Amino acid sequence: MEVSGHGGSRVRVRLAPSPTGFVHIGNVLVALVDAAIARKFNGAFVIRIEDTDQKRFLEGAEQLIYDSLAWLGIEWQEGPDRGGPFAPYRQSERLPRYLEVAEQLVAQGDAYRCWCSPERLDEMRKAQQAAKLPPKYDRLCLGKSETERQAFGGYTERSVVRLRMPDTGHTTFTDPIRGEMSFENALLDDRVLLKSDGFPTYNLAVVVDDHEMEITHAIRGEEWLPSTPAHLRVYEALDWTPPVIAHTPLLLNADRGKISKRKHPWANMRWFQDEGFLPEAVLNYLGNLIAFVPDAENPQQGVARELFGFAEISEHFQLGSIGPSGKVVDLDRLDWLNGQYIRRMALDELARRVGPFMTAAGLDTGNPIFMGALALEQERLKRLSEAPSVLSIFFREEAYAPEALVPKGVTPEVARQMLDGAISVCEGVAATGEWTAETLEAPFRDLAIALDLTTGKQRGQLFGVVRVASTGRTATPPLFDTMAILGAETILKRLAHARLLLAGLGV
RNA sequence: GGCGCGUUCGUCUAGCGGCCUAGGACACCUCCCUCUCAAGGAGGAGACCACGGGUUCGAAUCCCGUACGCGCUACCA
Repeated sequence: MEVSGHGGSRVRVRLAPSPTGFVHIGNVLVALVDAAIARKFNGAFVIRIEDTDQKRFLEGAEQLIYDSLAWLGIEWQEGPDRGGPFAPYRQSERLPRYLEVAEQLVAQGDAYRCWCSPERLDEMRKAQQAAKLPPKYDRLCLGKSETERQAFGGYTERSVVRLRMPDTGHTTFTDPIRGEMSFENALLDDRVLLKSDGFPTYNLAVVVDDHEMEITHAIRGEEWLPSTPAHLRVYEALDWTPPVIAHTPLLLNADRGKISKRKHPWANMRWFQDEGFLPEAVLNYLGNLIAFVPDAENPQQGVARELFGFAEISEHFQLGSIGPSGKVVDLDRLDWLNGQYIRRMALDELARRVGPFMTAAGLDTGNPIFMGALALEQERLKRLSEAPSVLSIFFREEAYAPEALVPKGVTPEVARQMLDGAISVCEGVAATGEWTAETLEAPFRDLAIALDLTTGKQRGQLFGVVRVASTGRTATPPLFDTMAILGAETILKRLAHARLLLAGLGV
C-alpha cells in the first residue's frame, strides 16, 4: 500500500538540499526518513544538489551535507559525489533539459512568458493584500506577445516563464503522512518556472528531476506543502505520473516557533558534533520522532524501546505513522540519550571520542592517568564536551577559595584537625607502597572514628575536607578512587598546599 | 490580509470505536543507596485527549464548526 507501490517499481527517494549554507537539522530529519524508507524497501536513496540559485550558492556547502550524513551514519547510494545511473545529480548540470521542458509547456499553453518588473509585482501584491485579495499574479502578460505587453507599464526586457494554473476546481492529493490534502485552484498563484537568468526555479527543477530520476516518493519538509499543487499541475501538463508526495513535520523551538539559527545554534547540524553529542545519540533522538519501536522485552501495549539504531528505525518505519505535527527539539532528552550511549561505550572507544575535546582544551590524553580518570567520569558525562572541565583536576591543581576547605557546620579548627589527620594517614599509606582506593579507605575510616566522627554526615565532612584539598572541588568521583588515580605524590603535595591555605585562615 | 496544515501530560510518544478511571520516555518532586556528584532502584505529581456540536448502544479515536498555533504567500530553496 503506502510505500510499496508506484507502478510496482523499486522505491527511489531523494534528498534535495540546496548548497546555501550550513546543514539544517530539519534536513537531516528528512534524510533519515529517506534512508529508512530506502532501507526498508531495499530501494535507493539519492542525494541531488539543488543549486539553481546562483545568488545564494555557497562554496563548500555541498561537502557539509555529505559530512553531516556520513557523521550520523546515514548512507546514500547515488549522488554527485559518487555518481549513479541518473547522473548528473547537480541541477546546474541539467540546464538544457529544464529549458526544453519550459518551452514545451509554453508551446502547449500550460505556461506563458511574463515581462513584469519586480517593482510592478511588488506593488501588485501590496494592493492585493490591502484589498484582502488572495496574493497571485494578475496575468497581465497572459496571452500577450512581447510587443503587445510593452504597451503597458512595468515592463522589463528579460522575461520569466510562469505556470498557468487552472481557474476552477480543486487540486487534491493524498499525503501518506497527512491524508487528503485539498487546494482551491482559483486561489493559487501562477508560479515562476524559469527565471530570467535561464535557470529553473525549484518548482520546475524538482518535477523534471524527480521524473527523470524515477523518484517514487518525494519526501520533504512541511514548508513545501503550499507548492505541491503547482508541482502536480506540471506533472499533469507533461503527462507524467507524479511520485507519492509526503510532507514531514517541522522541527520547532521550545516556544513552538520555527527553529532559527540566530537564537538556536542547534539549527545547525554541526552544533551537535561540536557540543559533544554522539552521532548514535542524535540519530536515536531523531529516530524517536519518526518511528515507534516497541519494547520486545516488555510487550505491553504502549511501552517503547528508547535506545535503538538505524536498523530498528527502518524496520519499524512507516510513513503513515509519522505524527504530522511540529516537533519541539528537547535537548534534555538528547542529553539523556547521549549519557546512555556514553555509559554503554567501551572505555577505549570513549577515550578516542573524547580525545579531540581534551586536546582542544590543552589536556594531554597521553598522560598515564588519563584512562583511569576517564573511567571514573564515564558515568558522569552527558556530553563529550564536558570532559575537559571534569577531568582537568586529574591533570593539574586548580585554584580554589581557602574557605572551601571548611565544610558547613565545622569550625576552621576542626577542619584543620581533619586535614592534619588526613595528611598523616596518607603519609602512612604512601610509606607502605600500596596506594590504592582500598588501602586508603580503611585508615580513613579509622581516622573518622579517632576523630569521633560517627554519623554518615560527619564522615562526609571529613571526606569533604579531603576532597577539596585533593581536587579543589566539592563534586568529584568517589574520593578514594580519585586519590588512588592521582597518586601519593600528587595528593601529599596538594594536601600540604591545603594546609598552608588553612594556615592563612588563622588555624 | 489570503491560502494551507496542525492540535493526547511542560516535551517526545502509545492509542487507529468498546481492553482508556489514557500507557511509556525525558524533565520535575520524594525516598532508597551513599563520602560529594553522578549512575542505579522504588514511588509521586503531571493530559477534563484544544473547545463546541454531531454520528453511534458506545469516541481520544469518525464528521462538521470554532479557537489557537505554525507554515507558505520571491525571478530562494
